[in-house]
Amino acid sequence: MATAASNPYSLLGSGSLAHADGAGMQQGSPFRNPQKLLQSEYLQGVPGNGHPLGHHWVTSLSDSGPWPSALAGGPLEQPDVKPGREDLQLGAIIHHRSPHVSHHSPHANHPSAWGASPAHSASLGPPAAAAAAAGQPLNVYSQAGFAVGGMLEHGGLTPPPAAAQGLHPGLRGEGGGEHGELGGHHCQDHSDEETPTSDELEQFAKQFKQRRIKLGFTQADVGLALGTLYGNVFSQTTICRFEALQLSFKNMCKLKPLLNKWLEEADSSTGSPTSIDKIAAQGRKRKKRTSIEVSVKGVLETHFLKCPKPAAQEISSLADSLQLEKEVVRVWFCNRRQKEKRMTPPGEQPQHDVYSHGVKTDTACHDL
DNA sequence: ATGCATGAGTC
DNA sequence: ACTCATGCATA
Repeated sequence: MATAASNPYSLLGSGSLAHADGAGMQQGSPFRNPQKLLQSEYLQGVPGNGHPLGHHWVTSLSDSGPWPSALAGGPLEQPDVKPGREDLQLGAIIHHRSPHVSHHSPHANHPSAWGASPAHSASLGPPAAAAAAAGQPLNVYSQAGFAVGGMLEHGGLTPPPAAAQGLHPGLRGEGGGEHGELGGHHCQDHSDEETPTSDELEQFAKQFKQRRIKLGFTQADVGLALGTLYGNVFSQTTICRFEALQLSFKNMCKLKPLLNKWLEEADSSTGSPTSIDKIAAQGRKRKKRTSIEVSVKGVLETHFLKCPKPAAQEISSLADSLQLEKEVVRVWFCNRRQKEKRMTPPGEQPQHDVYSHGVKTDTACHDL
């Protein structure tokens, strides 16, 4: 019990144990048997160096429209065992020699573009679920016709020895059909970075993964390639989440163009030997990942169902009773909420509607 | 593939 | 202090 609760940045931590998920939200690993984690120090090997990351492109998207709660967050099952295919994982910070960001979206950001009420999160009373739950959040029929005028002279791709040229279907976005815009926007501008429908994104993601694999690239490869190509590095995690549609709608829309370009680059450049120069400099004392025990997770989950947005004091008491840091509990709730907003893979939807309590959840729920 | 974490931007 | 985008570390 109790991981490094007292010392977040300590060099030594008590051996945590019994970490088995499956509280009702995730169980991706078939081998979720309790096994202790060794808490070794996580020195990144960086002496007196702690410069923050210097890469973060400007995100102009100010949309704040999450996915309808109706189809957000939930237990997804993927009992596949695939423990073997990850090697290049170095927290390297690449410095793109291109000081300019390749972001040129004039607008393309409209809240409630897909049939959701502008009310974001649970700040407001009327949850978006009510309106969105009606059906598919079909919106503008963006034709998603994204094509690069030309390819770059250099390819940041480094095709592994398994690169194969697969035929490209060429289809990617098909019209969503109708568009239900409640806000009365005029976002039917079909240019490059449009607001695709959820269906389009879903298909694109699927196709992307398919081709990526066919070309012999890993998710990590793509992430790095995006960095060297356009100056925006992404981790395997992000690529993975994109393919699995586990990002927010807005985020998906933002990444799609990039990945689309990469796809074209990848399959057009049969083998462009490009040097991927990147400096491996990492200096960030990241807190060791806290393993929350199943039992504790169960408690948190229960609380979450009752009150997704507990007050600070409530978090404190909860953290106290669970013998966890307040920060850990706070973060847990944040992540839990965020999970609810993700695009849930088609198939299963959670039944519990946390936002349908018909009341504001921002205020304290109750007991302390 | 996903849990816990960080940080920028907001409210 | 929350949301949101993103990723390290881990199962």
